[in-house]
Amino acid sequence: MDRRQKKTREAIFQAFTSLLAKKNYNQISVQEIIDAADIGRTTFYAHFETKDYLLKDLCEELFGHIIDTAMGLPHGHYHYSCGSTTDSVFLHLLRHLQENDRNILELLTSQNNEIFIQYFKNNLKKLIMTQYADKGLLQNSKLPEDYLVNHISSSFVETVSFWLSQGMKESPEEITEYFLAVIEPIL
Amino acid sequence: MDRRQKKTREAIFQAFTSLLAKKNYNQISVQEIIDAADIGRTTFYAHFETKDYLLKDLCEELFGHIIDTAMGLPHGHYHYSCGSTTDSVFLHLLRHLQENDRNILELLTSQNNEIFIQYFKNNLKKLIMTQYADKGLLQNSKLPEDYLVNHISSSFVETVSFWLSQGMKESPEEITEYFLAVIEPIL
DNA sequence: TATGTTACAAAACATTTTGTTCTGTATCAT
DNA sequence: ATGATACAGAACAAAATGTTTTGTAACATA
Repeated sequence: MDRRQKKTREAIFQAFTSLLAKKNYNQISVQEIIDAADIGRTTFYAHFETKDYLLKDLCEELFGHIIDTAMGLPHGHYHYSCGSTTDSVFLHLLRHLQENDRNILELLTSQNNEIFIQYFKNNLKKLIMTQYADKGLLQNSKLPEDYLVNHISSSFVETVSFWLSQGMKESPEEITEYFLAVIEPIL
Repeated sequence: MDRRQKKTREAIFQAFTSLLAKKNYNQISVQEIIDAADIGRTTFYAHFETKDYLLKDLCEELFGHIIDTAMGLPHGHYHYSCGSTTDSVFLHLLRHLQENDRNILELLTSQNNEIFIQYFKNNLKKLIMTQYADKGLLQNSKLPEDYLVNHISSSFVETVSFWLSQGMKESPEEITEYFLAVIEPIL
């Protein structure tokens, strides 16, 4: 991609992110983003059709990246009762979040975090499907597979949300155990 | 409340609801709501400061009502393993939703349903606290109580969301069992 | 290094949206 | 019957949206 495009795209993302840390999505105007990113009006519209598409692109890049790196991991499925959570993909995700790559934490703790939570969850579903569903691990239950995939995904995202709302005082290992404690018993 | 106020408020809610069934929240302008409700511009702003407050008021009335009637119910906590789900508050909630009071289903199945899901969940937390937390039913677990309250609430709301996305082909009883199957084992 | 291409800035523009203010009228409770 | 209140309608300023045009700087490639 053209170096200039990349720079403005990044400037817009950065401006948008820092605005989102301050105020609600609906209260942010395209003009404010343009001013904060210090770009021309035409440039913004050359990159994004609307503010909604900007949000969509940002989230897909952000959560898509996190999930994709997690999918690339050598993963085994470790049972809670074994006591070993060190190799869980979920633990890896929590550690990745802790690094606050691209200020993702600012978004997930913003006033409007439901929007991002939603994107997070939808991307996570793909991961869950490769981790559980594709291996037939969800077929023992009497519950529909897509119901379980959704349940696991949303439960993890809610767990992350809980963690952040508490100021991340627990360790990733503890949080992983919280999560596995509500998921493992039903599998 | 004044009869006139009630009528316009209802007209606005109705117009807003039917618009939400057609397009995204962000793409609906106040002007469209005014036109659809067939009221004066001043009237709208006399009732609601912004579109966001309109959303907030609508949701609180809608979900607040559903939850409040459920809270007024004589409730016992029936264990899944007993096989009896007929008296569950959750079953009552599902039946209430099925009646489609005030077109709530249109909102919960709209493109933007995440917004309403969010309000639904937050109102549901109050109910969960009276159903479980206040009775000390969540203290046996090693998990924090507020973590569990959130987990149960979001799990139920996600269950409802799943139900609606599938076209509500399952019975409220079946859906209640789905839900209890993922919740009861962890209590 | 020269060249055609692409991304950008700046300004101007029409249009829409927002939120307020005013005046007059109909409806309300009493 | 009367005073209070909710409403409609119009007019308004300000801001936001989305597009068009023109000129310039950065780019990739030969």
